[in-house]
Order: sequence, then C-alpha cells, then structure tokens
Amino acid sequence: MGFKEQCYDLLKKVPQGKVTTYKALADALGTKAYRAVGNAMNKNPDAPRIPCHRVINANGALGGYAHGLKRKISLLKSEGIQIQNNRINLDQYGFDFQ
DNA sequence: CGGTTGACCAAGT
DNA sequence: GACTTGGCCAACC
Repeated sequence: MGFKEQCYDLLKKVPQGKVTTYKALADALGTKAYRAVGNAMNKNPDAPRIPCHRVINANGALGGYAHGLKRKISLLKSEGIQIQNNRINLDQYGFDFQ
C-alpha cells in the first residue's frame, strides 16, 4: 500500500459533516509531507469512494479541488457544514482522528 | 539520479 | 491584514 492509499484510508474515517486538514492527515500518518498529501488528493479527483472534499487547509481556508472549488463547497454545504468568507471553523467542524 | 512541481505550513517582514 | 522565505516530502520527468 502506497502513501496515497494510506491517505485515502485515513480520509475515509472522517465522518460526514466534519472536515480534516492536510496537516492533520500527514500528522496522523507520522510524516510531515503536508504537500504530498495534497498531491495525493489531486491524483484522485472525485473518486466516488474518497471524500476528498472534506480536506481543507490547516488555517481553515478551503484549499483546492480537482473539479473546481464550487463543487467542493456544494458537497460540504450538503453535509451541513457552514462556510463563511471562504473559510470553515475548524474548532466546530474539524476532526482530529481522536 | 538530479530537478521540478504542488489541493501545504510556520515564521518572519 | 498581505506578502515573502524556507522547509517539508511524494510523484513525476
């Protein structure tokens, strides 16, 4: 299993209605490859089984999405996540893999 | 095997 | 608040 697969596996643990960050994912994997995590997400566009849209920047900004941020925002909103000024409140919606 | 590219991050100015 | 800098690491060429 490669690095990317580990990212996806971990990402699948994030429940609907919550988000995580590239930093949190890398941290949970025991690496500092924050950027590599972003690359991994980018390679799996809207793969049906991987909720890439629940991954945002460590500062609460949205980050990116292979198929357009609008799509990402729509998905997040449909899960009940409120977005204000292109930002998400991590204290409220963040998931830290406990 | 070096060099470049990111959906990054933290600290400094 | 906004830039800039240096560092990080997998994937690709």
